[in-house]
Amino acid sequence: MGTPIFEIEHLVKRYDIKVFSSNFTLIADLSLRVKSILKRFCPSYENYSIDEIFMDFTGFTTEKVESIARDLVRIIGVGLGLPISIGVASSKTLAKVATWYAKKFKGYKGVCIIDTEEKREKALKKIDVNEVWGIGNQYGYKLKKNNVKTAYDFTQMPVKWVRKQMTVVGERTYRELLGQPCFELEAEEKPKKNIMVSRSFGKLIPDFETIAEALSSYAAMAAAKLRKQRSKTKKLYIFLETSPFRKDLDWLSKSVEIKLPVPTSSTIEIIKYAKEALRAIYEEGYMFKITGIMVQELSPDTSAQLNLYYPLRPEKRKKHDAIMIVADNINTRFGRNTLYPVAQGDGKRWWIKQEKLPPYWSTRLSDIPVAM
DNA sequence: TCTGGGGTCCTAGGACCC
DNA sequence: TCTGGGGTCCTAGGACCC
Repeated sequence: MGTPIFEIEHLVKRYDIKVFSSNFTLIADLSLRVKSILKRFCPSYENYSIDEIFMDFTGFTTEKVESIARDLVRIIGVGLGLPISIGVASSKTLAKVATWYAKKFKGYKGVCIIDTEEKREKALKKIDVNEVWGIGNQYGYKLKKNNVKTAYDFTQMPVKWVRKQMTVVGERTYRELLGQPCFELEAEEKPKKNIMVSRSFGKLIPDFETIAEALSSYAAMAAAKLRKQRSKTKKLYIFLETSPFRKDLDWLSKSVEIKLPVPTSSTIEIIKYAKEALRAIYEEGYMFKITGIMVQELSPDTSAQLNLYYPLRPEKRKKHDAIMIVADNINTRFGRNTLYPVAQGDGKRWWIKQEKLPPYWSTRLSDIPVAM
């Protein structure tokens, strides 16, 4: 996991491993299909990530939940050809532990249920504390140093110690493992607080113009995402970096934030400011690897704020909004980038390499499903 | 040669106010 | 010599997740 392919070329050859570039359109579409089935079986759920969902079965008997879980594994397996794992427990963190067992050991046949104290303790004793949801590298290392090896060891530490070393976040994880739910099911889809678009270039790029094309394209994507969730942005964060791996080249990492005079979701406007920001941080003489934009301080796009000193008059602002609606409609109907700003160019000089892109088997070419 | 692209939450400390 | 106390807001940095 996370290993660049060129480092394991020998293994790929030896075992005839199939290699694919990532195709998020394909993954997102399959995710939608799986979840559209799962959702029908429980009253309430939380879309947690592209390949995970929390389902609430409060009020169901264990027998009933188990029977549903086994049905789901079969239905998704036969219907979509995808293996899924289901963990059942009284807290999210314990459910994730159960899922780990369901996935790891064939004997469970995709379903693991922690419904007694005995099973809880047994499960926690045989899982490395690093596998626990909420324990990452840093805490994992700290815990190991204190002789905490398993999830069970962790639950035997004094709560005060946990609070001091791992803040309230770690304490919640601790309590969840003890069977006290601290994380609620978040059924409501909340609008994002930040939206980021960035990509590494297909090759290193020295010149401003090409980088500006790439950044313009990411800015356009960010603006489109912004409009999709019906938000406007008040602050942009732009960054530009060389490759941290190329020790033979000069390294540079720069970023800048710009406050906007008035919240906007206009592609045209966001590109304009992004390019100004890029101009401010760009330096000649470096080989750059990645650039990106994050739109911050989002607000609902209903609030029409005015700024007397802002150069863009309200009439012009309305015109922008109208253009964006038309552009979004065209791109939704005919595929991404049917209509795009000239500023982003054709991408030939900077777009990521995707030599082994699997076909868009389940969608029309480049359609973007509404997912995640 | 080649090294992912997104997000969230919490805390500490400083600025500033009364 | 003594050097308030409490509140809010902001930012940077650190931790985590997929």
